[in-house]
Parts: sequence; C-alpha cells; structure tokens
Amino acid sequence: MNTRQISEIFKSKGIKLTPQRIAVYKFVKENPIHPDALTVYEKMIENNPSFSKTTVYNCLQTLTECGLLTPVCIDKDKIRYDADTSFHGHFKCSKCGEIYDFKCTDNETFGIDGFEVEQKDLYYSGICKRCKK
Amino acid sequence: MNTRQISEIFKSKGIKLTPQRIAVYKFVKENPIHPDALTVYEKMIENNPSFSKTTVYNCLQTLTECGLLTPVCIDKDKIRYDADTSFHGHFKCSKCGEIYDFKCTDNETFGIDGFEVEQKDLYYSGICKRCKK
DNA sequence: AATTATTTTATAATAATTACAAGTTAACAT
DNA sequence: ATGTTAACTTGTAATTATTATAAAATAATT
Repeated sequence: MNTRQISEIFKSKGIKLTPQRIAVYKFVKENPIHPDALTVYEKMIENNPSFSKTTVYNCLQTLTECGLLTPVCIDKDKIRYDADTSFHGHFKCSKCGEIYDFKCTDNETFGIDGFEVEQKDLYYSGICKRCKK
Repeated sequence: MNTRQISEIFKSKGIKLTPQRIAVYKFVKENPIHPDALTVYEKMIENNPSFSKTTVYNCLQTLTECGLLTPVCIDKDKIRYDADTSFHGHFKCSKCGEIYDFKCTDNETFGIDGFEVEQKDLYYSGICKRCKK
C-alpha cells in the first residue's frame, strides 16, 4: 500500500494528511499483528526518532474515529488496533499470546430487540493449534 | 443468597472462606450491574470502613480464577465482573453506559479448527432501547 | 507567500492495577 | 480448646496505559 493510495483514503475520510498518520496507518495496515500503541510507537521511532508517543495515541484515535481502524480490546491492560474493519472474530492464545483472526457467521440474539447495534466484538481465548501441537 | 450457601460454593471451589470474599461475591452475585473494582470497593466500605482496595482486587482475582466470576472487558479503561458465568453476550449502550445481558446462539467459526476455545466473549455496543425511545 | 486551524511534540497529570511487606486470621492438627 | 502455619488483609508505594495541556510546527487554503 503506497502513500498515494493512503492519501486518497484519508481525503475520502476528510482527515488531514500528515506523515505521522500515514506511517501509523501503513504500519497497522501492512502488519496484521493487532499492535498496541507502544508497539506502533517503537516501530515509528525506528524511522523517525522524534516521533512522539502522544502522536501515536492521537493518530490511533483519529484513525479509529474515522473508521479506518478498529480497537481490539482482548487484552485487559491495553488496546490493540486492527486495520481490517470487516466483521470477524479474534482469538487470543493464552499460551503464546498471539492473536488470530477468524471468520464467523452472525448469530441470533435474544433480549435486545429494539436495540441499535453499532458494533459487534467477538473475543475468543484458549490454546491455539500451534501451542497444542 | 445467604452465607451458608456461599460457604458451600467456596468449599467446593477449594478457596478459603473470608468475610471479605463472601461480601464481594455476595454483592456481585446479587447486583447484576457488572461492577468494576471501584464500584465494589465503595459498596464494601459502607459496611466495613477498613475494607482495603487491594483486598477488592485480590478477591476479584481469586473469584475469577476459581470460576465464580467472569471478567467483562467491554470498557476500555476498567474491568467489570459478572457472577453469571453461563454463556451470554453483553451489550453496552454508548449513550447511558448501561450494560445489558443478552442470550444468543452459538455461531459457526472458520479458521480456528484445531484450536481449543476456553472462553467466548461477545461484546456489542450501540444505543439501547430506552435511549432510542 | 500569508493565514489559520489542525497537528505534533514534550511534559505533566490521571487512573486502574500490581507489588510489597507487616500484621491478622482461617483452617487444621494436636 | 489451643497452637501452628500458610494464606489473607491491609496500607503504601510502584507501575503502566492513557489523557490533558500548552507551545511550536505544519498542512491546507487564500
């Protein structure tokens, strides 16, 4: 994903084009590891040592608000981010800590008729295939 | 739910019987509001002013580890707890902040064959019926 | 090239949670 | 009942993620 494509996306979302935002979005988009703010920050300062941690938080928030990123709250102590905003579940291995994406059917719900559902988060945890071996 | 019943439950789980644990469990069990540590703490000191905040955290952790409580991580900044450990979803209203339980069917998943799923968390958010009015 | 509102940056503040150590107590054995 | 011991409670301090703030820098527009 090149800068031109990202520029188009940002423009379509009506957010300002800054090198920091581009770098953050590019990293999260190209690395589907569901990184948290610190992971993003550490990657950012590799290429730009003056990149601020606050900027990482600001960018992640802006990108989330405009719908380009989805927060993944599967860890109890930090927020991760996913650039794949389509409906899918997340599985966290309690052994190796890895997060896996999985597809799933929508399920039938009872007791929230008349509720307006805007977001659905599916978080599974257990032992992944590799760790079960 | 009286103390005798709770005693039996704690014994069956192999955890020590302390007044603090009983009070915490009783409160979470009888008040399905999915309270966080601070909410529990504030309730506890009403009856026992020397109840420590650390004890609340300790009790919640112990009760969670032995399976009597389920953590509900639908808020990004704090952990809530639910004494209903059966499979069900949680809906958070982004307007009033209330958490609603809802029943739901299990759904079919793709891509995690061979994974051992130990826990499934379903977090929905949007506008509740009352706030839509 | 000038303007302006937005963004970046650094630092400080906030808030939830955890670590720790001393005193207390529940459970068990005598 | 009493004593023993490991586990628990308590208060304080430390940790960690995130947010608030304000000054300097910059993107978008005139």
